[in-house]
Amino acid sequence: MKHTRSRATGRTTLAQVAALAGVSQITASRALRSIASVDPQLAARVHDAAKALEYVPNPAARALASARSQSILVLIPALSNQLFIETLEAVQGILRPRGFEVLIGNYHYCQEEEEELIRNYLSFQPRGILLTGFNRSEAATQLLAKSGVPCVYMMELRQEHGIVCVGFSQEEAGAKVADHLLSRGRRKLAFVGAQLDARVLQRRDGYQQAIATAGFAPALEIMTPEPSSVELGVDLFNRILMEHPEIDGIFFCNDDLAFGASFEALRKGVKIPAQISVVGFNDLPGASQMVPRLTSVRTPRASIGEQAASSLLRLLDGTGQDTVTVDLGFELVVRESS
Amino acid sequence: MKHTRSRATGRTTLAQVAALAGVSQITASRALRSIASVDPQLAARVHDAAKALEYVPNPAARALASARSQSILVLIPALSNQLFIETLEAVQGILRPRGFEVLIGNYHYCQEEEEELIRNYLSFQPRGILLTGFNRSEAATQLLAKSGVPCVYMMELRQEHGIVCVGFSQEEAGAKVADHLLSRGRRKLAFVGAQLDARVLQRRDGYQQAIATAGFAPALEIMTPEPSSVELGVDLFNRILMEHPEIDGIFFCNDDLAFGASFEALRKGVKIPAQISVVGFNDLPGASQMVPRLTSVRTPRASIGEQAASSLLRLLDGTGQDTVTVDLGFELVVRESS
DNA sequence: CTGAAAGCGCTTACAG
DNA sequence: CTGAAAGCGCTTACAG
Repeated sequence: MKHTRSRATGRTTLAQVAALAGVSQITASRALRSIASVDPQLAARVHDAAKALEYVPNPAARALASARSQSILVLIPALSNQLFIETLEAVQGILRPRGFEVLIGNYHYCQEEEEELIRNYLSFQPRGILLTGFNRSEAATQLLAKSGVPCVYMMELRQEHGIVCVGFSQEEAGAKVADHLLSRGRRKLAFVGAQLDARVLQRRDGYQQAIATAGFAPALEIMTPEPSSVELGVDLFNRILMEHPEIDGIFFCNDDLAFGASFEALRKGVKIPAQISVVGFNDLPGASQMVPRLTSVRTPRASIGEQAASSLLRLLDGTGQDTVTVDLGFELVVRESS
Repeated sequence: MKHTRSRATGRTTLAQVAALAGVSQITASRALRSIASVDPQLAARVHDAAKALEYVPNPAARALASARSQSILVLIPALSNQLFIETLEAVQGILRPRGFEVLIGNYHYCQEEEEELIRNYLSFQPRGILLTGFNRSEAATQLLAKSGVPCVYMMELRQEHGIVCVGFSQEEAGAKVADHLLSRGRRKLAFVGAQLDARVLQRRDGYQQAIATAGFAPALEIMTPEPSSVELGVDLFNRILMEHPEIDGIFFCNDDLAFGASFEALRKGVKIPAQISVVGFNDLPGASQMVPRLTSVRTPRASIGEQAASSLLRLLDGTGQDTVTVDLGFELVVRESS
């Protein structure tokens, strides 16, 4: 074998497929991308050849030549919250069958990390980006805008020109919980917020406003930047019992906190809801089996993922509007704990 | 401006960086990749130029030219189990700082899907692959072997030439649980397995063997391919109460099943551990707060992710051995439920 | 509808 | 240690 400067990888290339099909490389390219202008007979020959040679396109070459990839970036604040896993799964369920590669960027509720991820992944020339909420660094926002990559925002709603978002009103959800607790005759209400991301604050705002509208005042607010967890719920519940024994209703910003409170209540002999009503948020797996069964707000995270992905797809193929607000609502699921 | 056939993207390119630094493109390339052969002075000029121009390398061009990417694929069976999330986070914690892009492939405990993911992602020419366990389709195994991409296996152990794996002995863990239940005087033992992936079966085998070795026999085995969940735990626990009231100890293959059992026991007034001992597996978040606090096996999933990623890195830079078995062990955490 | 040529932005393989 | 040339495997931009 003659020594050459060849750097070929050994993989079948488009050129080989074209040769076997007896067409030019560019016709093979068009046929495989299902571009209409190719004669059906030729296209069929190309497809046969590709199959016979087990041809797999080289995404790097494709990306380099076309200056666009087949990947879509999804930016989520955490993987540790089941909530976002379900959103992610729904997103992948829509995008993968359509041939897109889903890149997952978990920024651990950290703006700097989100910015870094955006900077990094933008170099991959993603076709689109799915983002969580609107709260990010100025630099990140600029990067996104400058890139021109289509974006869809998940979880929160914002009616603004050029914004496509899919979610529900976190404020209304918070208000609904407040109204529910008040309707149960609870008047000494506590709000317990952890992580303190934008959505928790929005829920808190809606909750506070509803209490005010009803002519009452919140009794207690515990806000901690620590991540939400069962353990934290135990601690904060104990703190309330010790320091604020008058509290008769608690709205936990996430179910896992409420789970911890429920466990501790069982241990301490505190009766839920007789003594204290407890409401969680997100209706995570297990909430309905808790003792007592937990009242919570069921959030449409899977639908949000689906619809956000679909909206992005429409943006990409030009059939979508560039300003859309999809409100998927939420549902207060009243169980035994309130 | 003269009309050209230019297809440039507008991004700064290596050529521009090289021009500004006053060196050739290839020298700029070497400098940025920290290849030693470049004169430190020139290298510094290149880095300055890159910074000044905000140069970001084009991964597609790089991948095309070098026939290798900077991405590493991680294949996990589920995202819905907190276990794998922690492994994933640990993997990313090692690989991202080293400049690798982590591609996540979730195959939903489905061999066909895993095979499809491997086929797809192989076209991206990943530098390495992190896999979960050894149980996969023949075609998937072939694809991996043919590709020549370095692989590291997580979770299970197998001493075999050419295999690098990081995990713990699932059999030993199962045996440990059996011995523990027996040491508590339990003689009517039930094993409850869900999902029925390879690791669950290995735990079951170890557990059965330990019981036999101790001179006893298992009383009941419930095996269901359904995914593990709190709800399923409730149902299966009820089934045991109804159909096998003699059972005095249960080993649930995953904590969430044990969570469900604990809730149902509280509801039914079944005393754990007085009437039935309950042991879970994985020591998931919340296990220590359960009522009663759940005895479980703490698995080193984060360390597994870390060490697997590090082993892969060593394989890539040539400093690793191609046959390694890293046993990270496990810990039986005895709490109130047994 | 089809194709020859050029080009995407890098790195490899040589040569000096 | 440095560089000119070629090439990676595709798609774009033209032209017919």
